[in-house]
Parts: sequence; C-alpha cells; structure tokens
Amino acid sequence: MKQGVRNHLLEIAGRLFAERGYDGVTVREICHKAGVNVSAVNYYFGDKQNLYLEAVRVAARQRIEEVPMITWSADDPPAVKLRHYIRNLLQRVLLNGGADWQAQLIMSEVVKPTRACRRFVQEFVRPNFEVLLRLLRELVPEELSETGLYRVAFSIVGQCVYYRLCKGIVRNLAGKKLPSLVHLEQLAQHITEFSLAGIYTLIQRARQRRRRAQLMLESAS
Amino acid sequence: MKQGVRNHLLEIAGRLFAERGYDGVTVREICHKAGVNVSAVNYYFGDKQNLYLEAVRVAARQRIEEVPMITWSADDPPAVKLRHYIRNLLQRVLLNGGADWQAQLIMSEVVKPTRACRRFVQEFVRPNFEVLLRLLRELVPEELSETGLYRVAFSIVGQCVYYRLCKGIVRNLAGKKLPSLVHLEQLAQHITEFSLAGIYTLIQRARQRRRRAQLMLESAS
DNA sequence: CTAGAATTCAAACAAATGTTTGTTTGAAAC
DNA sequence: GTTTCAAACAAACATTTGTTTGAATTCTAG
Repeated sequence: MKQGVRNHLLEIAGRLFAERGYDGVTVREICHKAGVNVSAVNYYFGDKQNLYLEAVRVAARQRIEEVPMITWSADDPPAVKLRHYIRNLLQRVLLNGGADWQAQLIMSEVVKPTRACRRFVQEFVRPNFEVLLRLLRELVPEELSETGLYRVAFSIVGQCVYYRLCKGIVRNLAGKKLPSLVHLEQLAQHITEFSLAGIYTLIQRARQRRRRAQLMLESAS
Repeated sequence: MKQGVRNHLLEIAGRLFAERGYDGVTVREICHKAGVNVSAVNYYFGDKQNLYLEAVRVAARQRIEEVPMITWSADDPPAVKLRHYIRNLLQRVLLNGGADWQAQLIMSEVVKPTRACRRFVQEFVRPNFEVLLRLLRELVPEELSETGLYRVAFSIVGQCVYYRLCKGIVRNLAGKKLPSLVHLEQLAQHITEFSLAGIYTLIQRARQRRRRAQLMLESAS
C-alpha cells in the first residue's frame, strides 16, 4: 500500500497544472519534479488526462473539507447568514493554507471548463449558488423579480471571486496596500455591508414601483 | 501590399488562442485554418510566441477603438459618471460584435498573465482603474480610507468582469434567464444602483465612526 | 524463505510540434 | 531583357511529448 507516490504525484501535478494549464505541463516534468519515473503516470492514472481530472477532484474535495459549507441556525437573521456565506466563499477562494494551487486549479476549470470535468465542476458550484439564492429570497421577500435576484447573487459572487481570478492584477494595482486589502475578516465585512446596502435599496425601488403600479391601477378602475 | 495574409493570420490565431490557450493550439492548425503555409508564421512573425503577443496587442487595440474611454463633462454628477463608467466597462468585456475572442483573449491575460505581455496588459488595465479611483474620490470625500476606496473599486470591477470570466458558469446557472440577465443596459443599471447604495452606506458608516471618535476624544480631554 | 504480486526503472516508439531550408513564382524596379 | 524582391510552398529537421514495454527491484503473504 505505497499510495504515497500516487498522492505525491497528484500534489505536484496539481501545482503545475494550476500554474500553467493542462497543455503547459509535460508528464516528464511532473514526474521529474516528483522524483519518480515517467511511467508512474501511466501506472497509477492510465494517462495524462486522467491524472489531470483526478488532480481537480482532489483539489475540490480538499477545499470542501477544509472549509465546509456553513450551517447556520434557522433563526439567524438573514443578514447574518449572508455575512457567513460571504466569509465562507472568500475563505474557499483565497485563504489557502499553503495549498494555493487547489483554489487556482478549480478556478481555472470554472473559467475555462475542460470537457473532462465540466459536469464535475458544475456539481461543485451549483449547490453553493442555490444556498445563496435561498438565502437571498429570505432577505428579499417577493419584491424583486427572479432575474433581479440572480443579478444580486452574481454581484455578490463576483465581488468575492474577483480577488482570486484577478489576483495578479489586484496585486499590481493595490501595491503596498495589498495585505490590508485582502484581510479576510475585513474583506468579508466590506462585501457584506456593500451588498446589503445594495439589496435594501433594490427592495425599496421594487416597492416603489409596485406601489406606483397599484396606484395607476386603482385610478384607472 | 498583401498584408491580408498577416491580418488573416492574426484573426484566426487570436480566435484559437482565446479558445484553447497558447499551448492548446499548434502553428500547423492555425496555418491550416487560415489556408496558408506553415512557414507563414515564421515569415510574418518570427515565431509562435510573437504571433501570440501580436494577437493580444491587436485584440486590445481593437477593443479600445471600438469602445473608447468615456469622456464626461466635468459638471456631470459623480453618480452619472459612475453609471457611464460601468456601462463602458461592461461593453468592453461582454458586448463584442462578433469578435468575442478579443475580450476573451485579453481576459485570459488578465487572469493568467504570460511573461510575454505582462507589462502590456498592465498598461492596458491600469489607466482604466485610475479613472475609476478618481471618480470614486469625487463620490466619497475623504470619509473613507484609501484601502476602503480600493475595496469599493474592486467590488465594482468584480461585479462587471464576473459575467465575462465566469461566462460558462453564469450561462449554466442562469439557464433560460440568461438573455434578460446580461442585457447591457439593465445590467449596467443594476450594478450602478447596487454599488451606489453600497457607497452611500459606507460613507455613513465612516461618518458615524468619525463622529464617535471625536466624541470620545472630547469627553476624554 | 520464497513464490508471486506490486512497483520502479531505463529504454524505446510513434506521433506531434516549432522551426528551418531551398526553391519557385509573379510582379515590380532597374 | 535582366535583376530584385517579397511572398508562398513543400519538404525536411531536430525536439518534444504521451505512451508502451519488458526487465529489474521491492514488498508481502504463506
């Protein structure tokens, strides 16, 4: 049971794939860096494709294990739930204890899905998104259209994943301010406040529209 | 002056590079699809690397030409300027008349910069970001820290680029709602309202904090 | 201790890939 | 009419790359 090599291979391959993409890495380099023979890839994974797929799987699994989905008590106010959700998402995408490649690899698949693991990634992302939708529905009782709700959800997710997806640009633009900028708690706090404010005004707008429409209707009848 | 071949090569190569990345495309395929001889790449561009770099350059230039930086009159209220800025950014990233590959190619470079055109991309992104910063400073007179300002800026940009970067996921999650979701004007309107609300509450928070701090100071002295 | 399974290894293979070469073509310049 | 030159092409070159093979080595269970 020397699965040590298999795991080591997954780790090294994951790092490299995350850094340079599937085609940017050769089996030879992976094996060399892992200190094993080239044929180890074939022995343990069959071929390169499968090694890649397995690496993504491992990355996702570890990411979920390390930052499990939040479980809130039913009587938490929705606003609190939202803060938890946002911090959770931020943790998953940008707080990675030494294993930066995991989030990176998953994100690469989200941005440009490989045929090999398209379905897998969707099954990884969709549940999280639906939790967010249900949560927002609590915050926004029926005043907002379904489309509006989705836009809000995407606004929130967009703010969070930006720091990961555009890490390079963020680092460059932020300069010395970077460390304080990406401080997890503060960032979560900012995005939550920012988004809650947006949500509340959207509710108000929707209420106004509805009231106005009702007035029109009444005056017409 | 048969620069037709050169341009055609750039167009085809750009499409393919955007779709499958630098290493995912071979010179042979590019030339085959362009209907020219393999050595044309060497003849016109020296090597593959340079062809790629040139393709990115062209993409950026065309993108800028097609959607030039907004010029607003100095006495426009900042909130209006912000809406213009957001619509402009959205147009650049997701409204591309038949040339989807241009925005795609640039975004790939933003997300995972190639050594070849790292500096170039920064010079493409930074000016836009600085326009946004100046604009936000008008909206948020000194109550907000520099770090806070950057966070707001990233929140806005994040919301916009999300629809491009995670296009695949958005399409999948949105389902039939996609067309109405990514309607340019409505989307710009949403992000503007959403962000303005966030900004206003942040200002209030900052004001409250400052007032409280001042009170503490006065009562202490 | 030992037979058999599991693992590792060096070498080799065929296909693919970026690049180069030598030549041809067709029209412009002299 | 001769020379010049950019443009295009087929063929070939030297590597690289994913994969396979078959023997050597290590492990493990009886």
